[in-house]
Amino acid sequence: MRLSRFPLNTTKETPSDAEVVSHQLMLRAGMIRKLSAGIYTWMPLGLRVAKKVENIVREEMNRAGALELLMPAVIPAELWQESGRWNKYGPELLRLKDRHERDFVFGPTHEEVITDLVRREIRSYRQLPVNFYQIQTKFRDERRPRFGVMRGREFLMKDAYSFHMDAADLEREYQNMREAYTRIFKRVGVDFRVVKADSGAIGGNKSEEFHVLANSGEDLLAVSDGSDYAANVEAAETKSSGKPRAAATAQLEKVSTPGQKTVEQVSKFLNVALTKKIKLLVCKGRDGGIVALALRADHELNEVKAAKHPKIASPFAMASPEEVEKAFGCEVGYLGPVKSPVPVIADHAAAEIADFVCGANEKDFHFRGANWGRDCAEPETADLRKIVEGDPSPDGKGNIKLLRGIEVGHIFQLGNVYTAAMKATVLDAAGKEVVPESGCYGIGVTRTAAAVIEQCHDANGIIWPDAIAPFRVIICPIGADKSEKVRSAADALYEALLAKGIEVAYDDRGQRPGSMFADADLIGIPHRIVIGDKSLANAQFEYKHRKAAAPQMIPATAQAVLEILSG
RNA sequence: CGGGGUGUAGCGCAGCCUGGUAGCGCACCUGCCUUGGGCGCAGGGGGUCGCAAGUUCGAAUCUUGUCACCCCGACCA
Repeated sequence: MRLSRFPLNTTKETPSDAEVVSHQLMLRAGMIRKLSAGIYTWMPLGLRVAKKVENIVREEMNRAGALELLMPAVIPAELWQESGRWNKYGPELLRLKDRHERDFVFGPTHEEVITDLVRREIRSYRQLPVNFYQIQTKFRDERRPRFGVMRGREFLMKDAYSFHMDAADLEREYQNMREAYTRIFKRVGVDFRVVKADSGAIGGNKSEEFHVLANSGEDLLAVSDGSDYAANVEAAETKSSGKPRAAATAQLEKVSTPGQKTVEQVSKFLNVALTKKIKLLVCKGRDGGIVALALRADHELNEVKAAKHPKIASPFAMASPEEVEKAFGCEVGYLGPVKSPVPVIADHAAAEIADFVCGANEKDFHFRGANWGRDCAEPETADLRKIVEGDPSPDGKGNIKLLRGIEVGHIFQLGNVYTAAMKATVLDAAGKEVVPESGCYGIGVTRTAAAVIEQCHDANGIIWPDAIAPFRVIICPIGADKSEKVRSAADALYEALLAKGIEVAYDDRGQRPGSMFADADLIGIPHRIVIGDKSLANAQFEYKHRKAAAPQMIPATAQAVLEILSG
């Protein structure tokens, strides 16, 4: 591509509304342009990258035996009403009306459509298993779109859905997809982790996420330093230590703590470590009442895990201050498990401490020396807290470290949730109707492009891995309008690389060297060939990899360039 | 959805407090010059100051409303 014919539109200045580096660099490099909140045009430069990712995904999905199809983006509401998600999905679902006032949605995901298709098309166990996928624009009306295309409302997604006669075959395909995803992200060229994920309220049984590691990631990952255990913090279990609780040594003592409401205030006021204090959080119960959750004061509640407890409302919701006052006769800040008027569920770690400090359920008073079993009932225990750095790994091997990641893929065993709800059945070998098992597998194509930038950039701009670079190599001729030698050498190299099918950018815009180099670095072309009179005099080109500190001289032949690109 | 902020040329900003000819840098166009890390000089084009109402002789500036966008939070994949 001759850059004189290609709109680069790079800028030196960073747009003021771009927060994260990938968003800033994508705007500065002219890859994307914003049309509205979370809605972007992909410029020719950016689209080349998105297409590269898309093609890697397509090749690996095909190789894994999945079949590409394309479903409608606009879906009749009836299907969503049938699955129950018309009401459940909430405002993130973009709802539309046609000219007859009929309801439609712009698909944020396609379980309904594929399940409808399968129940019409797949009649026999002989037609299973199948795995259909599509690469398509999705729309999710995020409450707060941000970070450019990393969390846009409109985005490109690969979504795949598989159907099976039994759970074992679903498990086989799930592993098949796990391997395909691993190949995909390896080929893209990023550092990533596969982590256990929350299987969510839909009731699936197994789920893992693929995360690109980056400090700007929105997700926290718990990774063991002693094994391959890795989980999204949302999903990471914590266990009881298994050791018996220390015996009570202190007497229960009510102490005045005027105005001391937060755990930090109380712990400072009474000079007691946070690890020896119990905090009580009050939330809505599944039966419509309220429930108290006891946690060690230095721990944080994991709402996702809490919502799975049979006594706790799902989705999780804190009780209102009015409900708390009514039940406890006391405001938040002085609550404790001693004489709690509502059932108490204690996190494992909270249940293991003795002689603890807690609220006295009376304004301006706390207890010292409180003990489970003596001063209050032995609580029901559960896994309620967020895992923290240094916790033992749930698999018993090593300790937990926390990393940040950007979720770019998610694989999921759905079971028969949708197939059952939408009555998709097939006949088995005995002629009996059975409900197939299904799995779904997603990759955020456009998000992946942005996530790569978060991981691969420096002060000068993007550093694309070869596999998804918009161009693999850029030719920068110096003084081409003056030197016929430079111009003809650059022309010849460009034609030679093109002939070999190399994606090459030829900077024939007549810019000064500084501008050319700055642009080449900003848009992140991995390989750069500089051609000038000085080096041509020695029959040499200058080669520099985007990551290299200094250039090197190579023979002034297309062959030499091709050797570098292949090796 | 709650809280905060910002809307002035394609981008980044000043002007607003204290009403009186709409500015700067980058980008863009023309010419000359220059050519190894975003050259220099000269000239030029481009803005109903988000929108609407109000106050005023006069509004980018003051008032009210409205819309959009951004940030923090909650929520979600």
